[in-house]
Amino acid sequence: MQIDPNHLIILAAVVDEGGLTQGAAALGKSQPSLSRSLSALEARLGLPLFEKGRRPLIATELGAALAAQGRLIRAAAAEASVQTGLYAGGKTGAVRVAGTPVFMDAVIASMIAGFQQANPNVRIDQSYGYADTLIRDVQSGTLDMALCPLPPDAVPEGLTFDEILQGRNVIACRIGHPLARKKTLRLSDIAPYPWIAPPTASPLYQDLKAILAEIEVDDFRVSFSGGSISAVRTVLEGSDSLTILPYSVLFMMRHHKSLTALDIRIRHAPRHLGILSAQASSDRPVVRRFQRHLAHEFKSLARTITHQQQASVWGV
Amino acid sequence: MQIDPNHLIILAAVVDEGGLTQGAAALGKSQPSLSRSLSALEARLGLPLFEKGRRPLIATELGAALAAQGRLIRAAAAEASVQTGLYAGGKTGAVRVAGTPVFMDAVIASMIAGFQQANPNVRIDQSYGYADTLIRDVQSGTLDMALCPLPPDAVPEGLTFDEILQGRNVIACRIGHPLARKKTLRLSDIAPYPWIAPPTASPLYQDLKAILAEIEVDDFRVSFSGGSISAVRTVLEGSDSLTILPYSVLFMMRHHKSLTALDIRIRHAPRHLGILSAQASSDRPVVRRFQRHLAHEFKSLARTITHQQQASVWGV
DNA sequence: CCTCAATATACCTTAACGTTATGCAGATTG
DNA sequence: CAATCTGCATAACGTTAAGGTATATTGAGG
Repeated sequence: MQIDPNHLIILAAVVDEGGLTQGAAALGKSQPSLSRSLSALEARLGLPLFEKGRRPLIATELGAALAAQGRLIRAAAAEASVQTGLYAGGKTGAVRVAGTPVFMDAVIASMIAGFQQANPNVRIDQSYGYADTLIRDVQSGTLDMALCPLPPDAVPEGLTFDEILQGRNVIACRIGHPLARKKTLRLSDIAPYPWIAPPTASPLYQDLKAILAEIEVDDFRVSFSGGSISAVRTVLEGSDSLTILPYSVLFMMRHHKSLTALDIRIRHAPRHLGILSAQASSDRPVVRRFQRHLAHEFKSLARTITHQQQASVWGV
Repeated sequence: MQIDPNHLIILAAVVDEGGLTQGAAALGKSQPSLSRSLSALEARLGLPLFEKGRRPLIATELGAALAAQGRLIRAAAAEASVQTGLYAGGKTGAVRVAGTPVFMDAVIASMIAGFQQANPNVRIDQSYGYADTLIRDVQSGTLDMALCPLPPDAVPEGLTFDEILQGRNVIACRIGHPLARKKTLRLSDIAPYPWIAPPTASPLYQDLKAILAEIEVDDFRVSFSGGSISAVRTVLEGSDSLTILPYSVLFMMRHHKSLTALDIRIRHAPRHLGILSAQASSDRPVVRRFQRHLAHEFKSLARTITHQQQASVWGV
């Protein structure tokens, strides 16, 4: 016996509202429409849904039972509408985002926290990676967006790269480091100190090699490698090691007052931190929404950085 | 956003079956039909339900979310069909039945038990009453059926009375009763013994009065009154009291071997035990089914009674 | 008995559904 | 890499069913 869900919805409305007229009003239809629909349903079932010859139109046992199912259907349809609304508004769904480890942990994580506070039904699937794999995954659709530094001319075809910060790296050390006090620094001054090495695949590693080549040190001493930003920070704080970090990462840790940057400008190819995404990815409301959130957060971060630099309170 | 439940059902089928073609087969429709329905839904929502340009037709997050609702709707519609089937087959619903107390307890209760064993989803709402109130309640639709003795000419207009047993009453006593041994009994023999009186409203009470009038006893001694069949039986078993009971009630208690009937024929107006029901009540499948069950049970009960009487194993 | 309110019916219009035939594109295989 | 195959989308057309307005009908209550 095939039953049209719409008929069950109508039945539920009529039973719940207590009459054809009220039910019609509740559903935004006309009374004769409901009358006919229910008659059709009764005819199809071959069984009465309402007691006959009763004016307040009282449901039979069967009518009541089917009305219960109609209520479920109505609720499901309403829930579907709600889900659609949330989805369209970017309030639900999943975002797959990746980026360079240090940057994700030190900068993006807190932005994700803020987003999730406002959007508890959005799931963020985060992972780590470097430029080449990130590009590949964004292109293949495995990732919705990636956060990484990229040279301006290295943006692959078909991808969008929204710049969010200058990709400047600095040499970081603990605040009490011998070099931190010196006003004028030469590259050769840093030669004696051991290094915390970034992962080989990281662009930071290239920058580190460039620095050391500049001061003509071939076999630099690596005291620690392979750790996340948390481990790096701990080691940095407890030793005279140096490392190379994105300026923004160091900036985000300013409140701990434990690390600082040496006053040495590192030369490297010009690049920006940015959000890499497929051009067609904007059809996912959540993704767009999260991307806007990040862009907004970075804009205010950039403002804060500029302000701080002008105030010279926390100094590079 | 108004969403057609049928579209959600289609969506669920396509997602679950893994394609338009399979989904169409599952729903018994054609593939183009589903294609168009889903296109219409996407257009209405303004959001894609499936990843575009994908051959195995994979659902988007929204598509999956709405498919879940579609599954609920499909389940509810299926449940409605099941309910309808059960209802039409008389396997579910409620039956409101009433009858004279002694008869309901001693005879009908075990028949109800058998019915419920086979039809656990049918609810039996039983109550007690005598002819006049039973007739009124059946006529008003408060009762679906009533079981009581009725003279053939007393069947009210608009009601059906299906006879199921002869309405013969007998004088009952314990097996060890002094009168039970006597082969030939006269009405005057019973005069000395105290009576257990049926409720005044009961037809049994009239019969009792008739008997006593026949033996010209005006003020008979009532030792007990107002009890249910259970209480009456207990008192009867433990004393030399007499009472008047429908023969069928006594018959149902034959296995206890504690009560018997005196060999005296009570004269009363001819009447039958029967099922009283409104003529229009047959539109309730459960009622019809239960009524058939009772009729069947009584037919076999009548056979058993006849058989027993011929065998003279248990005497009247 | 009469009136009122609520439901059923009549009739019409329109939109949605279903089917067949066919075009098109992603996948697969050699 | 090309050819083919499978599966989805589109078109055209007929049918069904839903919705609306106007109106008849029928219980319920005074």
